[in-house]
Amino acid sequence: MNKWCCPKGRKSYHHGNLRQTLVESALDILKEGTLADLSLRALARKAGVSQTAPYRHFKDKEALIAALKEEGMRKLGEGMQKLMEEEKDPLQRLQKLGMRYVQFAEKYPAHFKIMFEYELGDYDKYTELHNVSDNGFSCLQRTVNECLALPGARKVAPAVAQFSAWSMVHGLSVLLMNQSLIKHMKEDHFVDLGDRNQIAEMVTRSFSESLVK
Amino acid sequence: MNKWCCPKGRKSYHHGNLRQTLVESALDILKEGTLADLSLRALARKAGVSQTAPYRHFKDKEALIAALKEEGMRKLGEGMQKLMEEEKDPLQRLQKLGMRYVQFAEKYPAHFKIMFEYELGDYDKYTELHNVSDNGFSCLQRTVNECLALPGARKVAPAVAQFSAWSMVHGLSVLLMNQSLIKHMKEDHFVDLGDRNQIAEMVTRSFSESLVK
DNA sequence: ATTTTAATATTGACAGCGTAAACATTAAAA
DNA sequence: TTTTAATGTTTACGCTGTCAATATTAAAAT
Repeated sequence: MNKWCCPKGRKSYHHGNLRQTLVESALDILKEGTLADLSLRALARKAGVSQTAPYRHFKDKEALIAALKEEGMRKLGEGMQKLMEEEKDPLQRLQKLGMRYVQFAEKYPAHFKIMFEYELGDYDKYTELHNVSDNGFSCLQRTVNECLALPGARKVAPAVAQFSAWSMVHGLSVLLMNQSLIKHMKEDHFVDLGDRNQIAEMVTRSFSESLVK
Repeated sequence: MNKWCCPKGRKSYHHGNLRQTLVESALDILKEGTLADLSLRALARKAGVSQTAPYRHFKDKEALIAALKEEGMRKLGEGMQKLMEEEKDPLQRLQKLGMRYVQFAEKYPAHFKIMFEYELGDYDKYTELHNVSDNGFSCLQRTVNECLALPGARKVAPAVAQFSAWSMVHGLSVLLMNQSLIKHMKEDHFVDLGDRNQIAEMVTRSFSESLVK
């Protein structure tokens, strides 16, 4: 009585939750590959679905990428927010927030790159992405403010210190991700340039400490 | 006596200096477009040459991109090296070096992105690129060292301060380039978040000053 | 000056990509 | 039960990077 049902090897004509599957597959690819390895067609193939099926869930490739950004920002933001409760000392927390940021970049470099290096045509269109992103950033900002309120804090405009903190931690992430850039550093008796975690620890601590006397 | 000479509208069968032309056209495109707008075929068309002609000068697209990186690193490095002679005060110079870096990113964002965000498959293959890049970075490093030798300087391992400086200035460049990221900053009475130059000035100065008491 | 060779160009082809248009199937709403 | 909206499919177009085979010519060797 069935016509011959379902495109090959699927139980129903409809996939069920293609959108989520696509996002997850994409993240999967990004774990071992780069943005260049990410194609809608490849995702469709992986999901066992026709090459235009993704277009029912994403207007275009950019929309898929926006979803990946959102996913990453959410995860990064959650990690940082958890630190807001776990660590009450502002200076310590500032350092730990930085480490979270750096470690995210180290663990998911391709995902991180998409989050920060892929520019959307119209950022404002993706309001949920904007909200989610705000989460992590505001942790950083609030913590910087707390540091500046500490006795003996350096006198800097909050926005300047916030910008500095964010710049520092972002730049650090990029530099550490980039094997080749590290090669431009000269060797040093106190620092093992091969140990990225040590570098991150020292730089973030140094920044934290620079905010107070 | 001519066979019918030359592919349409060229004086000789050979182009003359196709390699340079391609690089310049590429930089041209990057002035108003992005890496996504850059295709070998488009460059070939622009140069009035067949679509495979570029392959006589670049092994593949990546090789062309490496040339673009090199061009940018050379320019950035030269600008920074000039500052080494112009400004003798280390703290002042450190700040100005940072400003150069940031301004380069602001003026040639797409080029900057290629320089730092496009990862070559095999960086070591491009030794000239490596040398040229070293120029600018070592200016930053030497200047940081001079600052640390100043009376009243903070006690930090040189490599840590160098890494911090570079991270700071690179992260700052990225953040300022990214219109959308700035939106996540809260407004501030002392800083005009719309004035990227002012932000850069304040952040770089703040960093410079943080190295000495 | 003539021949040989290496550099530089061309045409044609292939597979992969993003995505638009037209149509099919089915789950959910009326 | 019928209608409709959501979710699929097929086919097609133009773009891309790049390969193989071939042509032209400037420069080197004779």
